[in-house]
Amino acid sequence: MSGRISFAAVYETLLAEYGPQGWWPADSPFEVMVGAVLIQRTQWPNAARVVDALRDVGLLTPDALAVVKPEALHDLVRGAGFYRQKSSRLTDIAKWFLRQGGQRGIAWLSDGALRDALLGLNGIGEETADAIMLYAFKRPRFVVDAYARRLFSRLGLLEEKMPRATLQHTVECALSDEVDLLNEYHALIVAHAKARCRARPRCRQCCLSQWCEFDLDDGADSD
DNA sequence: ACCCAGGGTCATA
DNA sequence: TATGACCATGGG
Repeated sequence: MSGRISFAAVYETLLAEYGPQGWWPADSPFEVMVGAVLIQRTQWPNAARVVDALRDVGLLTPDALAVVKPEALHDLVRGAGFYRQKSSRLTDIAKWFLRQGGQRGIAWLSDGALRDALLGLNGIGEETADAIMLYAFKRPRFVVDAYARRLFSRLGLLEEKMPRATLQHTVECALSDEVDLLNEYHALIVAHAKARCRARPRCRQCCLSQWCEFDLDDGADSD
């Protein structure tokens, strides 16, 4: 892959380098929501262990989670950090899920209505809301996280601290509204960030080095 | 011992 | 609007 840089070209390059990521690893939309809250400010293996623990005790369904007290989840959630906040966030989400009439009820909501509803929940900000929209409910959203912001700014595609809505709009307009593409794009950006500093610590070995604006000899990280 | 991780909320200016 | 403090555990 080579040629002029674009959001699509970066996507194709990452896909060629890392392959399809197949996100989100979950068996149901509700499980995606649980994982999306648990992953906040931690790493996936930690969140995944908690998800497994919840499943083991039968608490990975909205019906079960909605009727337990947050305090009853503390020991189970501890491994994902911020366990007091996350425990109550999980029970809040379960109650909301049931109130909406479950997966089938939520499917009737427009993209805008769903996003507003998610943002109204405690513990769900813009990034988590978009991740849930995309990975749980298959709505076309480009998920803006710190990795995407850093990557695109280092490639000279965007300003460093552009407002997230502007960044999101720019990327979405440059691509298409295909859910599968947006799904892979966010996952690939995360995969690229994770691979950095281990296998490819320097720009000259990075799959995107042809577009990197950084001086290849100054010790900067890849991207 | 130190730093970061697939954030969000709240208080303050 | 925009910072800063705070939340907390696990792994490098």
